[in-house]
Amino acid sequence: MPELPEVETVVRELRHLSGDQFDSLKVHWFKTVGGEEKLFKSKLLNKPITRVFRRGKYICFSFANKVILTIHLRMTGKLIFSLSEKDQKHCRVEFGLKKNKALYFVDIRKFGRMQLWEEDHLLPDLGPEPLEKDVVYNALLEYKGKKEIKKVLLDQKILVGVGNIYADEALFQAKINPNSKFDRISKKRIAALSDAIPKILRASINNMGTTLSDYRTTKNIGGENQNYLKVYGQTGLPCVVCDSTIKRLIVGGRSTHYCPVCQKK
DNA sequence: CCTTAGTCCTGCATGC
DNA sequence: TGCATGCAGGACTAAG
Repeated sequence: MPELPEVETVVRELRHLSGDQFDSLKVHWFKTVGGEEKLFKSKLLNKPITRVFRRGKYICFSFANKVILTIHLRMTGKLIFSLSEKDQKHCRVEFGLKKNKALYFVDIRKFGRMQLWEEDHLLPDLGPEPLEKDVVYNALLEYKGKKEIKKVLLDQKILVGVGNIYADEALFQAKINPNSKFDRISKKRIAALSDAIPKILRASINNMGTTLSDYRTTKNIGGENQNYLKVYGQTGLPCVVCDSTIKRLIVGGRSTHYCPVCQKK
């Protein structure tokens, strides 16, 4: 499932579209564009793309008319420049480009969403970016609730970009039990977590993201970071630190992986 | 204000 | 083999 490192990888591969423009738009699944096909066409077609960037887990295209298109890949979405026969079946939206090959949005589970925004009101409810240790630390200290730490990390209003995989990996690195209530965790541990999050995300960006099933870059290839996961999806395997067996539990309805010895409450 | 449950979706793994 | 069931989950909405 695409989280910050996966979206960042995709965005880096899309930056060259800056200066180009969409000259056609075909919508094959209306919900992907919130049923707004006509509006999308009127706002986007033949408008120069000025910038491609990322905000949290959203891919953002800025246009010369001050409109921003956001694309959220959710679980199985991908953006690719050529369609295999198998992908064709799941193609939800296609963008014709004036200077480049067409861009296809392929999404098996149809959870992915595109939205239009005015430049000055983009994604107002998102928390800060988590790539700097100090920013993460301050964002976490600002949270005054008592939820389980795993839920806090998944809350995009507190901090953006962290999803199920990197939440588990960061909590392992910081030796924090995913079920620990936020207000019961020491400042020292929160500092360790603030250190772990940017490091883990940056390492994954360097590995082109984590491919467990569906995530692909625009070249339709997987990332490599799945080879470096220490707890996510490692249930039943030995902990790389203490050799205990990695366990799985549910926190906030999400599958959660941890070492019961390294991450005691 | 809070937390929890339900919703959207399809492919794949599992069990009988 | 075939069919039914359940699970995966990010963000949003509704209910309590």
